Amino acid sequence: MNSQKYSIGQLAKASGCKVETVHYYEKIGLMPEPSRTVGGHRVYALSHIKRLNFIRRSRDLGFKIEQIKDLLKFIDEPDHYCGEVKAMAMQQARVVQEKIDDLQRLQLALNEMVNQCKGSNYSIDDCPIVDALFTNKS
Amino acid sequence: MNSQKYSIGQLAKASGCKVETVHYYEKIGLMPEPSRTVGGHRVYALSHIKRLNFIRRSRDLGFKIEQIKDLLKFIDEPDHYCGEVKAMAMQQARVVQEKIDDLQRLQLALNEMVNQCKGSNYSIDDCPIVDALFTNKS
DNA sequence: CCTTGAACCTATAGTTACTACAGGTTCTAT
DNA sequence: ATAGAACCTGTAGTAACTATAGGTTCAAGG
Repeated sequence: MNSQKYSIGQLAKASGCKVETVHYYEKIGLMPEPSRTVGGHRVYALSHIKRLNFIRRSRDLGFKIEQIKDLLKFIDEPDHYCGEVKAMAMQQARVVQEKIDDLQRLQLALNEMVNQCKGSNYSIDDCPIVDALFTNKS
Repeated sequence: MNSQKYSIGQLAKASGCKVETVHYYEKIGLMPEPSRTVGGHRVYALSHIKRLNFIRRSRDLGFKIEQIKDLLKFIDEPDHYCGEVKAMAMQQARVVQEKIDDLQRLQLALNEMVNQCKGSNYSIDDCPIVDALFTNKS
């Protein structure tokens, strides 16, 4: 059986985050309080590495901490079903699509401004970008 | 001439932000300290409305407060040129494009996960979404 | 003129998801 | 035994606001 032990530094490295972040996840209850050495250093097992990877991957996908708590609840508690997880993933996909749409609108506006502008050494008083920023949205 | 005066509430309403936000902008030096009534209430002129609109529009376009400070410096100080503003706008367009690219990658990953998942009442132990989240990136 | 209630004032704490210290202790390798 | 890396706790800082508390001023109606 695998009963390999890991220090917090090894755990952090394995999951690509900082030691302080692990402390933080423990404080907010995402990571459990692990056992300790006699001197007080945290000691982790492989399951902790998996759990931290789950958290980091979820964060990378844009899930918020509170959502990850929910996801972990599904996993930690018995009697939960795949459908609940799928629903959260779909909701997240919708949120991400909205962000993309927003940013694309924004990109359009920026590019329009930039294309209007001759740039170089014109006085700022004639800058169409400054103009656009000063003008009210209709 | 236009010497209309505005309260902070009118200013905020005209620019679509909250009174507290105006306080905040004043505290961090984005908005100037305006004159006051005898009783201590802030009194604004039209130029303040324009400036606050500039700030809000820039924020909407994703500029950070520090960048807006730079933009306002260009405008407030003499001897600045349109090219400086254009360069910042172009830089901002690049940053936005990167964010869009990131989110689209993320969207792809989420949709793949969701499509793999049959959902409904399957046990969470067989959920391909949970699986994907537990698996290390290659 | 007086009152009432909306709008204003200042100052401080809370939000999100960490990151960065400071000042001390433990572990590991030589 | 000792040096130095890694660890410990606790607190403060980040960005850009938002929210609250507890008090004052303003404008309108009677």
